Amino acid sequence: MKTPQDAFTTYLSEKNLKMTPQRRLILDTFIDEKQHLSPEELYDKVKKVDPSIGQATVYRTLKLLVEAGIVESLDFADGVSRYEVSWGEEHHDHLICERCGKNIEILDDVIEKRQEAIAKEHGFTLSHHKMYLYGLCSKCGRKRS
Amino acid sequence: MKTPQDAFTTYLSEKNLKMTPQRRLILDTFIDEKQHLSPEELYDKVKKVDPSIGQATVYRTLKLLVEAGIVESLDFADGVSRYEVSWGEEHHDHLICERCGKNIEILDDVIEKRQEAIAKEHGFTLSHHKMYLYGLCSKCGRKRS
DNA sequence: AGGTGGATGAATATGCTTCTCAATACGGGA
DNA sequence: TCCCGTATTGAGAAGCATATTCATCCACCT
Repeated sequence: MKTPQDAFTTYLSEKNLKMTPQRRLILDTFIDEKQHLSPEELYDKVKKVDPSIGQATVYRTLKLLVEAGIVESLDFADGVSRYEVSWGEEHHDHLICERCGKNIEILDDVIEKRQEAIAKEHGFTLSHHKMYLYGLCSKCGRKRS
Repeated sequence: MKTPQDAFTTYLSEKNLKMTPQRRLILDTFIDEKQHLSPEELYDKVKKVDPSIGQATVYRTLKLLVEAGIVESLDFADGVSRYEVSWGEEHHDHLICERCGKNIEILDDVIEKRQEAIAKEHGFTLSHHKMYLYGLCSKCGRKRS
């Protein structure tokens, strides 16, 4: 399996774009974090290594990483945009606590298969999907609202 | 079944808020459209009836309608925020063509049941969920990219 | 090594959404 | 029905995240 870094380099050269120290640093930093990061969080971490880097470069690189299929954007419905490294990771969806923000990654074969079947019924070729389950976790559920 | 308008009035009075001509007009306009609307589209339509209405009022009312459970926000991943009237409507998810924007409403019992089961396994009480399937519709799939 | 088109950082712009504030109007109570 | 307190409104300004501009820089092919 190609590493995300290799995949990114390949993607860039296919598009006649260039691998640069900044792009490399941004991807490496993201991978090290293994977390859901907002563009600003990522920018902060990257800046600790190379303070000269610009916000714009982080946004531009994030966009490229999404296009390259290495990173994907998330929507936790809390108004903050987030990304996670998806390359080489098994696909998963999210179960989110609306009170405390707790976030559980889930994967369910039954659902995945039904999604494919539904798409097929409508003549669609599925490229990806997003599923978010929102509710209260056991701890928060116990407390009164 | 209460109409959305009644439900809104009830919600407002519970919260010690007031029903106003603007709020009524915004909701009525939204219901007439029976479509996925962005705040701006809704604003444009409302303005045709009452040109004196302000954008802020549309945003404020939309927020109230979501809180009241009459309208829900959608995320078609195209950078535009949209809403749809959900009161009195059966819940559904969306199958979206990434090329032409075609949007099919879907509903699948198998998936809905699995979602509940998964939440339960993790001790969660589900309040709602979002599921979006992205891909190419039959027409767009035939054409080359 | 040299040339060229892409990449960068800083500042600025953009676009959507929210806030501020003074003026207005709803709606419960007399 | 009129009053009054409080929520609401419209307009403009502010915020915030993201995108763009532009002059300079540099990665990569030959």
